Parts: sequence; C-alpha cells; structure tokens
Amino acid sequence: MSFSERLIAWYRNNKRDLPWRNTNNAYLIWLSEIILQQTRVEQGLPYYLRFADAYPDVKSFANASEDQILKMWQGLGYYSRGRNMLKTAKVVQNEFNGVFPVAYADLITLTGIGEYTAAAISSFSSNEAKAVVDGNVYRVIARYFGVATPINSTSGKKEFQAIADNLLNRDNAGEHNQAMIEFGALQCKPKNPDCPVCPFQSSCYAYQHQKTNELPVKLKKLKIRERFFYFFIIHNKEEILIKRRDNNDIWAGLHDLPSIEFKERTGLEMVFSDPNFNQWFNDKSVIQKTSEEIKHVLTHQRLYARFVHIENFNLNAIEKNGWLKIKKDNLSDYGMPKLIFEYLKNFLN
DNA sequence: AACCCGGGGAG
DNA sequence: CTCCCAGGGTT
Repeated sequence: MSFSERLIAWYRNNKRDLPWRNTNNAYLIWLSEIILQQTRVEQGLPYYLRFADAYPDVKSFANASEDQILKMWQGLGYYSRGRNMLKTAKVVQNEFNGVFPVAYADLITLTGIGEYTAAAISSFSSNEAKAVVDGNVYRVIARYFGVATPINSTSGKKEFQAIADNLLNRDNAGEHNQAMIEFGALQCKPKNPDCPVCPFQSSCYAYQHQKTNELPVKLKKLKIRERFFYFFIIHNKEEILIKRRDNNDIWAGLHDLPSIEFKERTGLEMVFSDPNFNQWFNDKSVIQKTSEEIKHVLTHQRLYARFVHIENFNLNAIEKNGWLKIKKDNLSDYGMPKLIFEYLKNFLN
C-alpha cells in the first residue's frame, strides 16, 4: 500500500464532517480557505457559516461594501483577508464573468490567494494535481521523512513542496490533500501527537528516532525586547554606590548602579512617582543632572539608559537594597557592563 | 529575506 | 509565558 493509499484510508475513517467538504463550489471553497488561513477550524467555522449564508455566491459578495465585509469579519483577525476577498470577488465578477476559477494558474493571480490556497481550491474543486503545503503538511513530512530543513527558510519551502508534489496521488489530488491536512490536524498534532495509534508508526522517522518533539524545525525570529533604565549615580567626593546584578537577567553577577526599569520610554515624572525612588530619596530636589538617553544594543535586547546624578547617601536604603558603597578609585576592581563603566569613566574624569 | 498582520486555544 | 493555527502581501 502506498503512502497516499494508507493516508486516504485513515482519512475516510477519521475525517471531520465540515461544510466546505460537501461541495465542489469553488466560491465556497475559496471562502473557507481564506477564512482558515492561520485560523483554527473551530474559530473559523461560525464565520464561514455566516458568510456563506449572507453571500451565497461570488456575485453577492462582490456587490457587498467593504464595511459590510469587515463587519462580518470582526473578531477573526488579519483583516486584510477580508479586504482582499472583496477585491478578488470584484475581479472574478468582472474579468472571469462571475465564474470562480478552478485552475491553479488562474487562482494564483488573484489577490489573497497564494501557493497553498491556489493548490487547495484547484484540487478540492476540480481535482487538479497540485499539492498543498500548509503548517500541517510541513509537520507530517518533516516527521515522517525526518526532514530537518527549517520550514520557514527559502530552501526549506522548496524542499517540502517538492516532497509533497512527489507524494501527491495525482488521480485523487483533492482527497489526498484533504487527508494530509486532516492527518496533521488530528493525528500528527504539534504537541502530543497520537503516535501509539498512528498507522505510519513503523515507517515514521520521527517516531522511530524519538524526534517528534524536534520536528519540524522552524527558524526563530529573534524578538528584540526593549528596556528603559534610569541608573542613579549616587556619590560624594570619594565614594559611589554600586549594586550586584541578579543571576537571572542580563549582566548576571556583574555590578551596575541602583536603577529603576520601565517597559516603555518614560519621563522623569514617572521616576518621581516610583515607590522605590520615594523610598530611596527624600524628594526630587536631590537630582542634580540627568544625562541624555544612551542606546545600548544587545543580541536580543535594546537598552535605553539615562543616568541620574545624585549627591545624597541614604544609609538606610543602602543596607536594605544590598547596595555597595565603594571608593571611586576602586571602581575598576568591579566587573561592570560596558554601558555603565564607560559612562562612569567619562563622568569621573 | 525580514517584517507585518490578530485573535484564540493548548500546554 | 510560548507556540501554533487549512498564509499572504509588502518592503
């Protein structure tokens, strides 16, 4: 039995009964596919039913206003999908004589329809032999064949598409595609796949090598966190207060200055209303000078720092916060981040 | 190739 | 919290 035959056998026994599967109507299939882009079936289903009821054909959709479409789209997210649908409905109405295309080559020209959606609509509505590759298919292929190429890399997209093309049952493309997607959604799930009852268990690379949790591989888009600091230079003629940093944050174990952090860029008034500030200092008149904002770039964080100069030792605060009172001359005995050390060096010299 | 677009559910 | 979802468009 071929992969596709076994897959389709599984599909016929396990598939969900979904309304867009009971039709060859390309318009309704298009409607469902756009709604389901990056959207779970359970979330999209009620929207599909409302849209199909309000706009039963492409003509009625094309004649709707953008406000009407977006109103019905409300809460689904990715609202450009709704705007693109209206644009495409008008194109179908005007340039395809109101007949929704079923050929991949026509579909791919329409706004909001990419490779996946064009393959889905053409294969579901007219059985055209185009393989779909969505998030489910990436997962199934990566695990079954042990493909570790990142699915969101350019080469990975080509590689997975080629494998899917090769796997496709060209005589039954629509059902094969549905089966791939359904298998990924119900059986070969992202977390806790049902391997114990999987029909592909014995030939699945990931199962045999215990790699289901490592596949597929996806490049992480490193997200850069922004942090905003006020560092306090609390000093007298000879001494200054420093602080050892926590072990579970940047600059673990190094020394910096007493500080207050914000998640957004704020003015000094936010510092003055900060409970710590008011605990440490009597009032804002202790501030003699505040530096310009200094930007400091780390691999996954962007720091924005301002240095606040204060000549006022609150001994009680020193003890409570574990601050260290050291000689300015001894500053270089303490490991400090470049951001802090450079500023102090320039200031003290 | 990187970034943007969203709400929601699962773990 | 993070990850992911029947992805596509723009820069």
